Order: sequence, then structure tokens, then C-alpha cells
Amino acid sequence: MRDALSILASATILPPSATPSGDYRRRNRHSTTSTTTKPRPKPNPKQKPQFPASSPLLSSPRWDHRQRLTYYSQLASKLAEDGRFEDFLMIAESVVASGVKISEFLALLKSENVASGIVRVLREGKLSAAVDLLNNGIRKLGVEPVLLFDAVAVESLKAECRRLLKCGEVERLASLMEIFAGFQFPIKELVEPSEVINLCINKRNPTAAIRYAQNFSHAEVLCCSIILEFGKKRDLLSALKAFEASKQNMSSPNMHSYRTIIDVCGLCGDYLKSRTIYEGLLAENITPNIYVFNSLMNVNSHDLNYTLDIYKKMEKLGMMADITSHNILLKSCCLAAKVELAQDTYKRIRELESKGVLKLDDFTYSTIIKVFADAKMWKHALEIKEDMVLSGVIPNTVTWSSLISACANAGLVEKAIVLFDEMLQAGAQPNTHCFNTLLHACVEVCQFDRAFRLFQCWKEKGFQQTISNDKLKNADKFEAVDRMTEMGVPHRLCSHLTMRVPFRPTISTYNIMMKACGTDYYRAKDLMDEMKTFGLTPNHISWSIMIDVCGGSGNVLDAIQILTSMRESGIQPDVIAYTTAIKICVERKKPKLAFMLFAEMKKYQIKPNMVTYNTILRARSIYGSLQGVQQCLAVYQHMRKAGYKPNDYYLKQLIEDWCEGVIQTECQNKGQFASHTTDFGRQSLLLEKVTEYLKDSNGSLFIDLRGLTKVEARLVVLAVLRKIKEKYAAGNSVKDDLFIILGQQQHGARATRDEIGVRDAVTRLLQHDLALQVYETGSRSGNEPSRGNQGSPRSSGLDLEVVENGSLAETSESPTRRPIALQRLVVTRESLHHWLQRRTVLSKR
DNA sequence: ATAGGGTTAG
Repeated sequence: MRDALSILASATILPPSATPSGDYRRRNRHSTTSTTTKPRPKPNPKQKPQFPASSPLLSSPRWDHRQRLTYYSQLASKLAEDGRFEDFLMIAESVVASGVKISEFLALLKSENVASGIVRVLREGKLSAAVDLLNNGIRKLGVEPVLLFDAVAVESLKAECRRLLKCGEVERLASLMEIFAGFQFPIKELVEPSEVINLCINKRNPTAAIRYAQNFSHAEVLCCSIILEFGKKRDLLSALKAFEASKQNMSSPNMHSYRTIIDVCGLCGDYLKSRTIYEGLLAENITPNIYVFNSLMNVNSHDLNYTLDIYKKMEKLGMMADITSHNILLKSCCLAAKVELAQDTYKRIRELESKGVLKLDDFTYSTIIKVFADAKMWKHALEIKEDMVLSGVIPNTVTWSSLISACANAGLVEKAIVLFDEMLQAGAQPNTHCFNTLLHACVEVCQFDRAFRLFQCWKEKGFQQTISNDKLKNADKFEAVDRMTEMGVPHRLCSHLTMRVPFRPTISTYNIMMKACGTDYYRAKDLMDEMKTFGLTPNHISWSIMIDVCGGSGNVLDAIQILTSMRESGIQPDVIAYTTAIKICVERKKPKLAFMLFAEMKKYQIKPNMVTYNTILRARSIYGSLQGVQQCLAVYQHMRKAGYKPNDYYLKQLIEDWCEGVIQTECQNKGQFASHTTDFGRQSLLLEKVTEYLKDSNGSLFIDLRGLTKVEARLVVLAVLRKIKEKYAAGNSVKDDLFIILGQQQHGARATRDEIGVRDAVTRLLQHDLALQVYETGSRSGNEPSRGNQGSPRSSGLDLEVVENGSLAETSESPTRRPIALQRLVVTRESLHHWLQRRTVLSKR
């Protein structure tokens, strides 16, 4: 125990003699808002203070009881304010030991000083130790610490909370709250809980949010909403942290938080994580509840097999799958487009219903309707509607929407409109979503006028409703209906629209309508402006549609310009916007612009996708020149590097067409080979070779046909010949024989059938179709009539067994190379000359 | 406490 004297000595406070007791005033403990001061309540006169003799100061005859108490409470207040809670407690203990009631002491204590002392140690980061001390010390004196804080203290604490809120000091705020919650203080009074939680979420501080939430009795619910909020912000990492933090201080696993984090995984697109979480539960031998199972199935619903596995797992555990589980299973079938499985599932659910186990709901019916809608089975969809009505489930807006799209997807606009009408008759409230479906139905079948009439009519009626409410006079109404009927809107539809379809368009509405503009760029532009008057901002899709509409009107340059407008309006063009623009260029036969845009994508680091590549490669007919083909091949290589499978149909077509162009007029039966299709797995080799041989840098007259089929070999030879021809036309004559490697033979082994096939096909092409002079050589190089062989046969990227100057591996140290002899064809330079002179003008394609 | 519908590029 420390000496009270030393405490007094260090306390910077005036002796009580300088403080007239009657003058001492303190603020009223019970006032909540008023800051005015009141005289402090007089101590109970019956109270006879008994100060122990051991405390000389307390028993000093110079002071009366009240003076002493006032002095010590002031001293204690000061000590608390300085954060010296140990000393503060010692005073309190001495006072109590002297026989004074603690409540009397507390009544005199300046509790705002205690509060600010706590704030002070909080700022110094030494809060918890100090508070533990205070908490225990005060409790030991038989008082709840909450009594330390009166209205004034609460006000100062509130102010501190507001300050911490404003500064975004969530950690400190959470600490403060934890402490006061520990005092059994109603912390809800200090600051609005949602404000604290929102701040923690905005500050991306999941642990502070959870720490705060755990001070409340409904912590589980709060923790779940925190996890969900992070999910809504697509911040899975923080959500997971919140989830982990919420597991602390939790006696039993909280299934609610498990299902929430699983839902959040779905929101954030990380379905694999949801599986990990589920497996974690299993590993701990915890059986998830049905909500966890349903959420897991839902998050993984795009993976039918997994969903089915979970469904079976539930069965194995003897857990009754409820209607939600079944609905999710149906949804999974729907996403996988497994119509039959969906039908079976639907039947099974119906059976369960007839046994009284389940009750089908609007979700069930709407989902199976969507299955049929997607499969264009509109009749089946309508049958489900009958089932639904018979079992007494009322179709809702979503059900009607799905039914309308069932007809729309099948191209039945009339039926879609009849259904819409029926929906209104049935008293269902259509919403914008539903209206969009209907408008889209019209656009899908190119009934643009009809889309506009409906749109116009919806807009007018919607306005009237909002402007004049229901005060619309009957006469006006009839007039409006007449006008709409004139516009071709069904009469019944008009009257319903007049009554209750408010016009609340979305971006989608305008996007659909912009599509309905076809190639009328100015109309689409007007719609875009109109959209802004409704407070809607065009999105990526709007801009892409604008590019399409503008380009469709033939205005390629303006269409490209839209990419810039888009960027200027704050929306970075995405891969779709660029692909659309490239499509326009290709359609309008502007390959150079298309390639320019393609290059621009690289500049803006927009990765082309399969559609982009196919779009730019599509217009093969417009690339007639070697340069064009080279550009295409470069795109092709780019594509492979980006990891796309080289199964490109267009490019093969391009090469075939271009190569065949060599003999277009010389060979009548050219279709014979061109009609063959090489199988996709082998194309990469073919295309690689063509790409290699067509490079400008590759000047050698050398072709390696090993590994190719005869159709492919023919293409490669034709490609090289075509290149020679184009080079010749540009003034480069042939200076060498053309070497063609067919295959290799080990010692006396016979050539394979394939190799013979290739040799025959190529020989026939060269000799018969093109009348070139060809001879075959199977022996070692050097035996054929030599012409210096300047063109090096070594070609980059190809591993050849031929070394320079035609001598085969004489200097090689590898013994395995020695016996290899190359089967090759040689096309003489003279005959190539003749061939070139025969047709110096390239056939125009 | 659970789930569902419409729009963009081949």
C-alpha cells in the first residue's frame, strides 16, 4: 500500500481551506442534457462519519466531514483525470475504510474526470490494464462501475465517441466500447451501433466490427450482417476475417454465420471457398444444418454434379431436403440446361407433394418454367402455369416474366403480349423488369416499331399517373386508349397500362430500346440523352450498343470515335466494346482499322478473348495480300500465346483459300483438296509451319513437311509457292532450288504409308498441277546437282537434321544422327522461273 | 435467415 501522503504530494490541487465548501458546486447527476449547474445535494445529516485514526489527514481536526469528503473526491477526480487509476482506487478504498458510504463518495466524484481519464489512457494505448484495475477495484468496493459515469460523463464520452467516429479511429472506438460493455454500461447510448459498424465496414476493418458487435446480446445476428455487408462490397477477404473473428468467443458453432459466409462466397464468385468452409465443418465433425446445405448448394448451383452430391449427402445424413433444397436443385438443372433431369426432379417434387411431405411454391413453378423458357419449350412452360393454378399457387411477377420470356425466346411476340395482358387481368403488378422482358421480346424478333409503340405508351401512361395521379378524367382516358389503339397496342393492354404501370425505366430498358433503333444512330443518341434526364447513366452495354448502331449505319469512323466518347464519359471501353468496334470494321471491309483497334486494345491492356480473335480473323475474304495473311497469322500466334486453343476454323479457311489462289486458274479440280478438313488437334503444327514460312525474315527456299498429313503438306507447299509468287511480283526473283523434306529413313527402313502419301500428293501437285520440274533424292545431301545452296535450310524454330552446306551431320558428335537420311524433293530454280513467268499477275480474289 | 426474371461481341 502506498502512502496517501505521497499521493497528495503529487496531486496538483489546492488545499481545501482555499475552497469554500459552500461554493463548491457540481453538475446534476440526473440531468441528461442540461449543462447548467446546480448546488450539490446536501449529505444526509444522519450520517455520522467515522474516520479511522490511522488516517491522519482524514481525522485532521481542521476540516469537517463534508470538507474532507469534498477534498478527497476532488483529489480522486483529479487522479482519475490523469489516468492514475491505481491511486484513485487507493483513495476510494481509504474513504470506504473510513466508514463513508461509497455512494456518498461517488456522488461527489467528478465522473466526467473519470471518463476523460479513461479517454486519456485510451489515447495513450494503455487502456485495458487501467480499466481492468478500475473495474476490479470498484467492484471490490461493492459498486457497479457503471455508476462511475453520470450524465455529464456520458456526454463527454459521447463527444469522444463522435470524435473517434469522425477521425475513423475504429480500433480505439472498439476498445472503448469493449471496456464500457465490460462495465455493464449500456454502450448503445454512447453512439449509434449502426454508425460504428458501418464505419468499420467502410474502413475495411472486419475485426473491429466484430469486436464491437460482440458486446451486444444479439452478437450473432450482428456478426452475420457484418459478414454479409463485406460480401455485398465484394470483399471476400474481409468477410472471411469477420467470419473467423466471429468464431472467437463462441461456445458453439454458429450455423447462421456459416451459411452467411457461404452465401458471401457465392456473392464474391468464389464458390470453391464455400466448399472449403463446408469441408472444414465436416472435418470438425459438425453436422451442418439445412440452411448451410441449401446455401452451399445454391452457391455451387452452376455445378450440377456437386449440387447433386450435396443433395445426396443430405439424404445420407437423414436430413429432410426441404422445398428450398429442391428448388435449388431445379435451378442447378436449369443452369446446366438439363431439361430432362429438371423434368424428373419436378415430377419427384410433385410426388413428394402428393404424399404431403412438401408444398411446391412459386419458386418451384417459376424455376421449372424458366427451364422450359430457356429450352424454347414454350408449350411446356404454359402447362406448368396450369399445374400452378390448379394447385392454388398464385403466379407472381417473376412467374409471369418467365412465361413471357418463354414466348419471347420462341419468337412469339403476340403470345408474349397476350400473356402480359393476362397478367394484368389476373391482378399481378408488373414491374420494370417485366416490361423490359416484353420490350426485349419485340426486339429479339426485330419488331422494332412495336417495341417503340409499347415503350411510348408505357412512358405516356406512366407520366400521367405520376403527374395527375388517378385524377385522370374518363374522357381523357378514353382518348388516350383510342390513341394507343391507333398505335397498334391491344385495347385491353392500353386500358390496363393507363391504370397501373408506372414508368420507371432502368438502364436495361434504354439499352433494349437503343437496340430497337436498328441502324438509326440519331434515334439511339436521342434515347441516350433521354436516359440521362431520368438520372440514368449509360453503362458499358449502352455504349457497345451505340457502337453497333452507329457502325451498322455505315459510319465506321464515328463508331470508332464512340470508344473515345465512352472513355471521356468515365467508362473505360471493355473487351466487348472493342470487339464490337472491330466487328464493324470487319463488316465494313476496313481491315486496317480493325488491326489498329486490335493494337489499341493492347495499349489499354484490354485482353482480347475468343470472340475478339474470331471476329478479327473472320473476314478472311478481305485479306488478299501476303501482308494481310501475315497479319492474320500474327493474330493467330497472339491468340495461342494468350492460351486459346488453336481450333480456329476461320484461319484455316483463310490459309486454304489464300493458298489455293496460287493455282486458281491452273487447276480445275481445286475443290478436291480444299474440301478436306484437317482435324483440329493437328492444326497447330500446320499453322505454325505456315506462319514460319510466310515470315518476311524467312528467305530460305526450304520446306519441312514432316509430321503433316498430305492435305496439310499440300497447303504448306502452296503457301510457300504463293509467297514466292508475291515476292516475284514485287521484284524478287528466285535464286535457288526449292527443297522439300518429306521424311527421314533409318537405314533401310521403308517409308511409312503416310510419307508415301505426302510424297505422292506433293509430287502430283508440283508436277501435274503446276508443271514444275521435280526430282527426288533419298540419299545424303551433296549428291544432287549442287548450285551452291546459299539458302540455308536451317529455319528458326524447326529442328532439322540438315546442316549447312548440305553435308549431313558429318561433324556431329551424336551417333544417332549419322544414319539418318532425308527423303526430299527438289524443285529446280529454272522450272520455278518458268512457272512464275507464265502468270506474273496474281489472281485477284 | 434460404432461392427466381430482362440488356452487350462470334
